[in-house]
Amino acid sequence: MPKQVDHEERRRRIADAVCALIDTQGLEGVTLRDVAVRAEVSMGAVQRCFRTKEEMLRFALGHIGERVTERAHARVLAGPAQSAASTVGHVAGEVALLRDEHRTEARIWLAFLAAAAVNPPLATALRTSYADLETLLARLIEQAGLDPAPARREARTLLALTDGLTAHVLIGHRTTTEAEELLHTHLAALWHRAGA
Amino acid sequence: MPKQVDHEERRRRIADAVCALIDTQGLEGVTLRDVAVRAEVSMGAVQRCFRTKEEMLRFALGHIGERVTERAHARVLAGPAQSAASTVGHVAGEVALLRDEHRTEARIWLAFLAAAAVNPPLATALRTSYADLETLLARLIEQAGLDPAPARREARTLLALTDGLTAHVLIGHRTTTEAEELLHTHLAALWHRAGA
DNA sequence: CCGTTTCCGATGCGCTTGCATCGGAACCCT
DNA sequence: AGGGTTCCGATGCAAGCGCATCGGAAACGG
Repeated sequence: MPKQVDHEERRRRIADAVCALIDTQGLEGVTLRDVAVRAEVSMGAVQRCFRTKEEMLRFALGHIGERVTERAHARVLAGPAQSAASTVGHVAGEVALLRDEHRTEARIWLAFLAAAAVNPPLATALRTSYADLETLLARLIEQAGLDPAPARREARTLLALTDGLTAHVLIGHRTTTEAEELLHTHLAALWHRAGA
Repeated sequence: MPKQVDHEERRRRIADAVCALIDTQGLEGVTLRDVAVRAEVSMGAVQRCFRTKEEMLRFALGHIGERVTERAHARVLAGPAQSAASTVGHVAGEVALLRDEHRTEARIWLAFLAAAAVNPPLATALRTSYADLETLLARLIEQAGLDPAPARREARTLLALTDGLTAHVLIGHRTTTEAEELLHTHLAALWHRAGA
Protein backbone atom coordinates (compact mmCIF):
# COMPACT_ATOMS: atom_id res chain seq x y z
CA MET A 1 0.00 0.00 0.00
CA PRO A 2 1.94 3.04 -1.23
CA LYS A 3 1.36 6.74 -1.07
CA GLN A 4 -2.24 7.37 -0.11
CA VAL A 5 -4.37 10.45 -0.55
CA ASP A 6 -7.86 11.35 0.60
CA HIS A 7 -9.49 11.48 -2.79
CA GLU A 8 -12.86 12.65 -1.58
CA GLU A 9 -11.39 15.55 0.29
CA ARG A 10 -9.42 16.55 -2.77
CA ARG A 11 -12.46 16.29 -5.01
CA ARG A 12 -14.38 18.56 -2.71
CA ARG A 13 -11.48 20.98 -2.61
CA ILE A 14 -11.41 21.07 -6.40
CA ALA A 15 -15.18 21.48 -6.57
CA ASP A 16 -14.89 24.51 -4.30
CA ALA A 17 -12.30 25.97 -6.65
CA VAL A 18 -14.62 25.38 -9.60
CA CYS A 19 -17.43 27.16 -7.81
CA ALA A 20 -15.23 30.10 -6.92
CA LEU A 21 -14.26 30.48 -10.57
CA ILE A 22 -17.83 30.22 -11.81
CA ASP A 23 -18.80 32.92 -9.37
CA THR A 24 -16.42 35.45 -10.85
CA GLN A 25 -16.10 34.43 -14.49
CA GLY A 26 -19.04 32.23 -15.34
CA LEU A 27 -18.94 28.63 -16.48
CA GLU A 28 -17.05 29.45 -19.66
CA GLY A 29 -14.24 30.95 -17.63
CA VAL A 30 -13.46 27.66 -15.92
CA THR A 31 -10.29 26.02 -17.24
CA LEU A 32 -8.40 23.07 -15.84
CA ARG A 33 -5.35 25.23 -15.26
CA ASP A 34 -7.20 27.91 -13.35
CA VAL A 35 -8.97 25.28 -11.28
CA ALA A 36 -5.65 23.71 -10.38
CA VAL A 37 -4.19 27.05 -9.31
CA ARG A 38 -7.27 27.93 -7.24
CA ALA A 39 -7.36 24.57 -5.54
CA GLU A 40 -3.60 24.78 -4.95
CA VAL A 41 -2.91 21.46 -6.58
CA SER A 42 -1.23 20.58 -9.86
CA MET A 43 -3.10 20.00 -13.09
CA GLY A 44 -2.06 16.40 -12.88
CA ALA A 45 -3.90 16.01 -9.59
CA VAL A 46 -7.05 17.48 -11.09
CA GLN A 47 -6.84 15.11 -14.01
CA ARG A 48 -6.36 12.18 -11.65
CA CYS A 49 -9.46 13.07 -9.66
CA PHE A 50 -11.65 13.65 -12.70
CA ARG A 51 -11.17 11.93 -15.99
CA THR A 52 -12.62 14.83 -17.96
CA LYS A 53 -13.61 18.41 -17.41
CA GLU A 54 -17.23 17.45 -17.89
CA GLU A 55 -16.99 14.97 -15.03
CA MET A 56 -15.47 17.63 -12.82
CA LEU A 57 -18.28 20.07 -13.54
CA ARG A 58 -20.88 17.41 -12.86
CA PHE A 59 -19.31 16.71 -9.50
CA ALA A 60 -19.17 20.40 -8.66
CA LEU A 61 -22.86 20.70 -9.46
CA GLY A 62 -23.70 17.84 -7.16
CA HIS A 63 -21.50 19.42 -4.52
CA ILE A 64 -23.27 22.77 -4.55
CA GLY A 65 -26.63 21.04 -4.88
CA GLU A 66 -25.98 19.16 -1.67
CA ARG A 67 -24.92 22.33 0.09
CA VAL A 68 -28.15 24.09 -0.78
CA THR A 69 -30.53 21.24 -0.06
CA GLU A 70 -28.76 20.38 3.19
CA ARG A 71 -29.07 23.95 4.35
CA ALA A 72 -32.76 23.91 3.53
CA HIS A 73 -33.26 20.71 5.50
CA ALA A 74 -31.21 22.09 8.37
CA ARG A 75 -33.42 25.12 8.44
CA VAL A 76 -36.42 22.91 9.04
CA LEU A 77 -34.80 21.08 11.94
CA ALA A 78 -33.46 24.30 13.42
CA GLY A 79 -36.83 26.01 13.62
CA PRO A 80 -38.82 23.94 16.09
CA ALA A 81 -41.08 26.30 18.00
CA GLN A 82 -42.47 28.24 15.03
CA SER A 83 -45.55 27.59 13.01
CA ALA A 84 -45.35 25.43 9.90
CA ALA A 85 -46.17 28.48 7.83
CA SER A 86 -43.22 30.49 9.05
CA THR A 87 -40.96 27.51 8.48
CA VAL A 88 -42.05 27.49 4.84
CA GLY A 89 -41.14 31.15 4.65
CA HIS A 90 -37.69 30.54 6.06
CA VAL A 91 -36.99 27.59 3.79
CA ALA A 92 -38.19 29.48 0.73
CA GLY A 93 -35.96 32.37 1.71
CA GLU A 94 -33.08 29.94 1.98
CA VAL A 95 -33.79 28.35 -1.38
CA ALA A 96 -34.01 31.73 -3.07
CA LEU A 97 -30.40 32.40 -2.06
CA LEU A 98 -31.24 36.04 -1.58
CA ARG A 99 -28.95 36.87 1.29
CA ASP A 100 -25.71 38.49 0.24
CA GLU A 101 -23.54 35.70 1.59
CA HIS A 102 -25.31 33.31 -0.77
CA ARG A 103 -24.95 35.46 -3.85
CA THR A 104 -22.08 33.27 -4.90
CA GLU A 105 -24.17 30.13 -4.74
CA ALA A 106 -26.92 31.87 -6.64
CA ARG A 107 -24.59 32.73 -9.51
CA ILE A 108 -23.27 29.19 -9.61
CA TRP A 109 -26.75 27.78 -9.57
CA LEU A 110 -27.88 29.98 -12.44
CA ALA A 111 -24.79 29.11 -14.46
CA PHE A 112 -25.49 25.40 -14.10
CA LEU A 113 -29.16 25.95 -14.84
CA ALA A 114 -28.38 27.53 -18.17
CA ALA A 115 -25.78 24.90 -19.00
CA ALA A 116 -28.24 22.15 -18.16
CA ALA A 117 -30.57 23.39 -20.88
CA VAL A 118 -28.13 22.10 -23.49
CA ASN A 119 -26.41 19.41 -21.45
CA PRO A 120 -28.61 16.48 -20.39
CA PRO A 121 -26.24 14.99 -17.77
CA LEU A 122 -26.13 18.28 -15.91
CA ALA A 123 -29.90 18.54 -16.19
CA THR A 124 -30.27 15.17 -14.52
CA ALA A 125 -28.08 16.22 -11.62
CA LEU A 126 -30.03 19.45 -11.25
CA ARG A 127 -33.37 17.69 -11.24
CA THR A 128 -32.28 15.64 -8.27
CA SER A 129 -31.83 18.75 -6.18
CA TYR A 130 -35.05 20.27 -7.43
CA ALA A 131 -37.03 17.14 -6.65
CA ASP A 132 -35.60 17.13 -3.14
CA LEU A 133 -36.49 20.75 -2.47
CA GLU A 134 -39.92 20.36 -4.01
CA THR A 135 -40.76 17.42 -1.78
CA LEU A 136 -39.47 19.24 1.27
CA LEU A 137 -41.56 22.31 0.54
CA ALA A 138 -44.64 20.25 -0.28
CA ARG A 139 -44.39 18.42 3.02
CA LEU A 140 -44.06 21.64 4.96
CA ILE A 141 -46.97 23.28 3.20
CA GLU A 142 -49.04 20.22 3.86
CA GLN A 143 -48.16 20.48 7.54
CA ALA A 144 -49.38 24.04 7.41
CA GLY A 145 -52.83 22.73 6.65
CA LEU A 146 -53.22 22.18 2.90
CA ASP A 147 -54.32 18.98 1.24
CA PRO A 148 -51.57 16.96 -0.47
CA ALA A 149 -52.43 17.92 -4.05
CA PRO A 150 -52.68 21.68 -3.57
CA ALA A 151 -49.64 21.55 -1.29
CA ARG A 152 -47.53 20.04 -4.04
CA ARG A 153 -48.86 22.55 -6.53
CA GLU A 154 -47.98 25.42 -4.25
CA ALA A 155 -44.55 23.95 -3.64
CA ARG A 156 -43.89 23.84 -7.38
CA THR A 157 -45.09 27.38 -7.88
CA LEU A 158 -43.02 28.56 -4.95
CA LEU A 159 -39.89 26.86 -6.29
CA ALA A 160 -40.31 28.48 -9.71
CA LEU A 161 -40.95 31.83 -8.09
CA THR A 162 -37.81 31.67 -5.96
CA ASP A 163 -35.71 30.73 -8.96
CA GLY A 164 -37.08 33.60 -10.99
CA LEU A 165 -36.55 36.07 -8.17
CA THR A 166 -32.99 34.86 -7.67
CA ALA A 167 -32.24 35.40 -11.33
CA HIS A 168 -33.78 38.87 -11.34
CA VAL A 169 -31.75 39.88 -8.32
CA LEU A 170 -28.57 38.58 -9.95
CA ILE A 171 -28.95 40.71 -13.04
CA GLY A 172 -29.84 43.71 -10.95
CA HIS A 173 -33.43 44.00 -12.09
CA ARG A 174 -34.65 43.48 -8.56
CA THR A 175 -33.11 44.35 -5.20
CA THR A 176 -32.77 41.77 -2.47
CA THR A 177 -35.32 43.63 -0.39
CA GLU A 178 -37.87 43.78 -3.18
CA ALA A 179 -37.49 40.08 -3.83
CA GLU A 180 -37.94 39.24 -0.16
CA GLU A 181 -41.02 41.38 -0.02
CA LEU A 182 -42.53 39.78 -3.11
CA LEU A 183 -41.85 36.35 -1.67
CA HIS A 184 -43.44 37.35 1.61
CA THR A 185 -46.52 38.75 -0.09
CA HIS A 186 -46.92 35.63 -2.18
CA LEU A 187 -46.82 33.44 0.91
CA ALA A 188 -49.18 35.72 2.81
CA ALA A 189 -51.72 35.33 0.01
CA LEU A 190 -51.21 31.58 0.10
CA TRP A 191 -51.95 31.32 3.82
CA HIS A 192 -54.86 33.68 3.52
CA ARG A 193 -56.33 31.51 0.79
CA ALA A 194 -55.70 28.35 2.81
CA GLY A 195 -57.36 29.81 5.86
CA ALA A 196 -60.54 30.58 3.96
CA MET B 1 -20.15 56.00 -53.04
CA PRO B 2 -18.89 52.49 -53.80
CA LYS B 3 -20.15 49.03 -53.03
CA GLN B 4 -23.00 49.30 -50.59
CA VAL B 5 -24.51 46.72 -48.32
CA ASP B 6 -27.54 46.73 -46.06
CA HIS B 7 -25.70 46.54 -42.79
CA GLU B 8 -28.76 46.30 -40.61
CA GLU B 9 -30.12 43.38 -42.56
CA ARG B 10 -26.80 41.63 -42.29
CA ARG B 11 -26.55 42.27 -38.58
CA ARG B 12 -29.97 40.74 -38.07
CA ARG B 13 -29.02 37.80 -40.22
CA ILE B 14 -25.92 37.23 -38.11
CA ALA B 15 -27.91 37.65 -34.91
CA ASP B 16 -30.25 34.92 -36.08
CA ALA B 17 -27.29 32.66 -36.69
CA VAL B 18 -25.99 33.39 -33.19
CA CYS B 19 -29.36 32.50 -31.73
CA ALA B 20 -29.55 29.26 -33.68
CA LEU B 21 -26.14 28.25 -32.36
CA ILE B 22 -26.99 29.15 -28.77
CA ASP B 23 -30.09 27.04 -29.06
CA THR B 24 -28.17 23.89 -29.88
CA GLN B 25 -24.82 24.37 -28.19
CA GLY B 26 -25.22 27.04 -25.58
CA LEU B 27 -23.43 30.36 -25.41
CA GLU B 28 -20.00 28.76 -25.05
CA GLY B 29 -20.48 26.94 -28.33
CA VAL B 30 -20.71 30.16 -30.30
CA THR B 31 -17.58 30.90 -32.31
CA LEU B 32 -17.05 33.51 -34.99
CA ARG B 33 -16.35 30.83 -37.55
CA ASP B 34 -19.51 28.86 -36.83
CA VAL B 35 -21.56 32.03 -36.86
CA ALA B 36 -20.16 32.95 -40.25
CA VAL B 37 -21.00 29.53 -41.67
CA ARG B 38 -24.53 29.60 -40.23
CA ALA B 39 -25.20 33.08 -41.52
CA GLU B 40 -23.70 32.13 -44.87
CA VAL B 41 -21.26 35.00 -44.89
CA SER B 42 -17.51 35.08 -44.50
CA MET B 43 -15.76 35.66 -41.21
CA GLY B 44 -14.55 38.96 -42.57
CA ALA B 45 -18.13 40.13 -42.98
CA VAL B 46 -18.93 39.20 -39.40
CA GLN B 47 -15.92 41.11 -38.17
CA ARG B 48 -16.92 44.11 -40.21
CA CYS B 49 -20.41 44.18 -38.76
CA PHE B 50 -19.27 43.73 -35.18
CA ARG B 51 -15.95 44.90 -33.87
CA THR B 52 -15.79 42.16 -31.24
CA LYS B 53 -17.57 38.97 -30.36
CA GLU B 54 -18.91 40.65 -27.25
CA GLU B 55 -20.56 43.35 -29.35
CA MET B 56 -22.12 40.70 -31.55
CA LEU B 57 -23.59 38.87 -28.57
CA ARG B 58 -24.95 42.09 -27.15
CA PHE B 59 -26.70 42.83 -30.41
CA ALA B 60 -28.11 39.33 -30.58
CA LEU B 61 -29.52 39.73 -27.08
CA GLY B 62 -31.21 42.96 -28.05
CA HIS B 63 -32.53 41.26 -31.16
CA ILE B 64 -34.18 38.40 -29.31
CA GLY B 65 -35.36 40.76 -26.57
CA GLU B 66 -37.21 42.81 -29.14
CA ARG B 67 -38.79 39.72 -30.64
CA VAL B 68 -40.19 38.61 -27.30
CA THR B 69 -41.43 41.96 -26.10
CA GLU B 70 -42.95 42.79 -29.45
CA ARG B 71 -44.85 39.53 -29.46
CA ALA B 72 -46.14 40.27 -25.99
CA HIS B 73 -47.33 43.71 -27.06
CA ALA B 74 -48.87 42.24 -30.19
CA ARG B 75 -50.78 39.79 -28.09
CA VAL B 76 -52.40 42.65 -26.23
CA LEU B 77 -53.50 44.39 -29.39
CA ALA B 78 -54.71 41.15 -30.94
CA GLY B 79 -57.06 40.25 -28.10
CA PRO B 80 -59.65 42.99 -28.11
CA ALA B 81 -62.93 41.46 -27.06
CA GLN B 82 -61.71 39.51 -24.07
CA SER B 83 -61.55 40.55 -20.46
CA ALA B 84 -58.43 42.23 -19.13
CA ALA B 85 -57.84 39.21 -16.93
CA SER B 86 -57.69 36.76 -19.81
CA THR B 87 -55.37 39.09 -21.67
CA VAL B 88 -52.98 38.93 -18.73
CA GLY B 89 -53.12 35.16 -18.96
CA HIS B 90 -52.30 35.20 -22.64
CA VAL B 91 -49.43 37.64 -22.26
CA ALA B 92 -47.99 35.70 -19.33
CA GLY B 93 -48.21 32.53 -21.39
CA GLU B 94 -46.37 34.32 -24.16
CA VAL B 95 -43.65 35.61 -21.87
CA ALA B 96 -43.13 32.19 -20.33
CA LEU B 97 -42.15 30.88 -23.78
CA LEU B 98 -43.79 27.59 -22.96
CA ARG B 99 -45.07 26.63 -26.38
CA ASP B 100 -42.84 24.23 -28.25
CA GLU B 101 -42.17 26.63 -31.09
CA HIS B 102 -40.68 29.06 -28.57
CA ARG B 103 -38.45 26.52 -26.88
CA THR B 104 -35.56 27.93 -28.87
CA GLU B 105 -36.14 31.44 -27.62
CA ALA B 106 -36.43 30.12 -24.10
CA ARG B 107 -33.04 28.45 -24.27
CA ILE B 108 -31.46 31.57 -25.71
CA TRP B 109 -33.07 33.69 -23.04
CA LEU B 110 -31.81 31.49 -20.25
CA ALA B 111 -28.32 31.43 -21.72
CA PHE B 112 -28.18 35.21 -21.77
CA LEU B 113 -29.67 35.40 -18.30
CA ALA B 114 -26.86 33.30 -16.87
CA ALA B 115 -24.23 35.18 -18.82
CA ALA B 116 -25.64 38.49 -17.61
CA ALA B 117 -24.93 37.47 -14.03
CA VAL B 118 -21.21 37.90 -14.68
CA ASN B 119 -21.38 40.37 -17.55
CA PRO B 120 -22.79 43.83 -16.70
CA PRO B 121 -23.33 45.05 -20.28
CA LEU B 122 -25.51 42.05 -21.04
CA ALA B 123 -27.35 42.58 -17.78
CA THR B 124 -28.18 46.13 -18.82
CA ALA B 125 -29.61 44.97 -22.13
CA LEU B 126 -31.66 42.29 -20.38
CA ARG B 127 -33.07 44.73 -17.84
CA THR B 128 -34.47 46.82 -20.65
CA SER B 129 -36.61 43.94 -21.85
CA TYR B 130 -37.66 43.03 -18.33
CA ALA B 131 -38.66 46.57 -17.51
CA ASP B 132 -40.76 46.69 -20.65
CA LEU B 133 -42.57 43.44 -19.90
CA GLU B 134 -43.06 44.38 -16.29
CA THR B 135 -44.70 47.67 -17.20
CA LEU B 136 -46.89 45.98 -19.75
CA LEU B 137 -48.09 43.37 -17.29
CA ALA B 138 -48.61 45.93 -14.53
CA ARG B 139 -50.78 48.03 -16.82
CA LEU B 140 -52.89 45.06 -17.83
CA ILE B 141 -53.35 43.89 -14.26
CA GLU B 142 -54.35 47.38 -13.29
CA GLN B 143 -56.94 47.36 -16.06
CA ALA B 144 -58.25 44.15 -14.58
CA GLY B 145 -59.20 46.08 -11.48
CA LEU B 146 -56.22 46.25 -9.11
CA ASP B 147 -54.75 49.39 -7.64
CA PRO B 148 -51.46 50.56 -9.15
CA ALA B 149 -49.20 49.42 -6.31
CA PRO B 150 -50.55 45.89 -5.96
CA ALA B 151 -50.75 45.63 -9.73
CA ARG B 152 -47.06 46.32 -10.08
CA ARG B 153 -46.28 43.89 -7.29
CA GLU B 154 -48.29 41.17 -8.98
CA ALA B 155 -46.62 41.94 -12.29
CA ARG B 156 -43.20 41.47 -10.73
CA THR B 157 -44.20 38.24 -9.07
CA LEU B 158 -45.72 36.98 -12.28
CA LEU B 159 -42.60 37.80 -14.27
CA ALA B 160 -40.39 35.92 -11.82
CA LEU B 161 -42.77 32.99 -11.83
CA THR B 162 -42.80 32.72 -15.61
CA ASP B 163 -39.01 32.85 -15.73
CA GLY B 164 -38.72 30.12 -13.14
CA LEU B 165 -41.27 27.94 -14.89
CA THR B 166 -39.51 28.40 -18.20
CA ALA B 167 -36.23 27.29 -16.68
CA HIS B 168 -37.81 24.26 -15.03
CA VAL B 169 -39.39 23.19 -18.28
CA LEU B 170 -36.08 23.59 -20.10
CA ILE B 171 -34.22 21.25 -17.80
CA GLY B 172 -37.05 18.78 -17.90
CA HIS B 173 -38.10 19.13 -14.31
CA ARG B 174 -41.54 20.29 -15.36
CA THR B 175 -43.65 19.50 -18.41
CA THR B 176 -45.13 22.23 -20.52
CA THR B 177 -48.59 21.22 -19.41
CA GLU B 178 -47.70 21.32 -15.74
CA ALA B 179 -46.17 24.74 -16.11
CA GLU B 180 -49.23 26.07 -17.91
CA GLU B 181 -51.47 24.69 -15.23
CA LEU B 182 -49.39 26.21 -12.42
CA LEU B 183 -49.46 29.55 -14.19
CA HIS B 184 -53.20 29.30 -14.64
CA THR B 185 -53.78 28.40 -10.99
CA HIS B 186 -51.61 31.28 -9.84
CA LEU B 187 -53.61 33.74 -11.92
CA ALA B 188 -56.92 32.26 -10.81
CA ALA B 189 -55.90 32.85 -7.21
CA LEU B 190 -54.89 36.37 -8.09
CA TRP B 191 -58.27 37.23 -9.62
CA HIS B 192 -60.08 35.52 -6.80
CA ARG B 193 -58.16 37.63 -4.30
CA ALA B 194 -58.80 40.79 -6.33
CA GLY B 195 -62.49 40.09 -6.54
CA ALA B 196 -62.84 39.78 -2.79
C1' DC C 1 17.12 -1.28 2.75
C1' DC C 2 15.46 -2.28 -1.37
C1' DG C 3 11.61 -3.62 -4.56
C1' DT C 4 6.93 -2.63 -5.62
C1' DT C 5 3.11 0.00 -6.06
C1' DT C 6 0.64 4.27 -6.11
C1' DC C 7 0.55 8.76 -7.13
C1' DC C 8 1.44 13.33 -9.47
C1' DG C 9 4.08 17.48 -11.50
C1' DA C 10 5.87 18.91 -15.61
C1' DT C 11 5.83 18.98 -20.25
C1' DG C 12 4.23 18.37 -24.96
C1' DC C 13 0.75 17.95 -28.58
C1' DG C 14 -2.87 18.98 -31.61
C1' DC C 15 -6.50 21.90 -32.03
C1' DT C 16 -9.43 25.90 -31.68
C1' DT C 17 -10.13 30.47 -30.48
C1' DG C 18 -10.71 35.77 -31.32
C1' DC C 19 -8.65 39.10 -33.79
C1' DA C 20 -5.38 41.63 -37.21
C1' DT C 21 -3.95 42.06 -41.83
C1' DC C 22 -4.18 42.98 -46.69
C1' DG C 23 -4.78 42.33 -51.68
C1' DG C 24 -8.21 42.61 -54.73
C1' DA C 25 -13.22 42.51 -56.15
C1' DA C 26 -17.26 45.48 -56.47
C1' DC C 27 -19.28 49.70 -57.16
C1' DC C 28 -20.36 54.71 -58.05
C1' DC C 29 -19.26 59.18 -59.98
C1' DT C 30 -17.43 61.82 -63.45
C1' DA D 1 -13.43 54.48 -69.24
C1' DG D 2 -11.07 55.16 -65.33
C1' DG D 3 -10.13 56.64 -60.70
C1' DG D 4 -11.40 56.54 -55.95
C1' DT D 5 -13.87 54.28 -52.26
C1' DT D 6 -15.83 50.84 -49.85
C1' DC D 7 -16.08 46.42 -48.74
C1' DC D 8 -14.72 41.53 -47.67
C1' DG D 9 -12.55 36.69 -48.21
C1' DA D 10 -8.57 34.44 -47.19
C1' DT D 11 -4.88 33.88 -44.39
C1' DG D 12 -1.76 34.44 -40.43
C1' DC D 13 -0.88 34.70 -35.59
C1' DA D 14 -0.36 34.36 -30.73
C1' DA D 15 -2.73 32.56 -26.97
C1' DG D 16 -5.24 29.27 -24.63
C1' DC D 17 -7.59 24.99 -24.44
C1' DG D 18 -8.33 19.80 -22.91
C1' DC D 19 -5.93 15.88 -22.69
C1' DA D 20 -2.00 12.31 -23.00
C1' DT D 21 2.38 11.06 -21.47
C1' DC D 22 6.02 9.75 -18.41
C1' DG D 23 9.91 9.95 -15.18
C1' DG D 24 10.49 10.19 -10.61
C1' DA D 25 8.91 11.12 -5.71
C1' DA D 26 6.54 8.94 -1.82
C1' DA D 27 5.16 5.18 1.09
C1' DC D 28 4.88 0.63 2.43
C1' DG D 29 5.98 -4.87 2.73
C1' DG D 30 9.56 -7.94 2.79
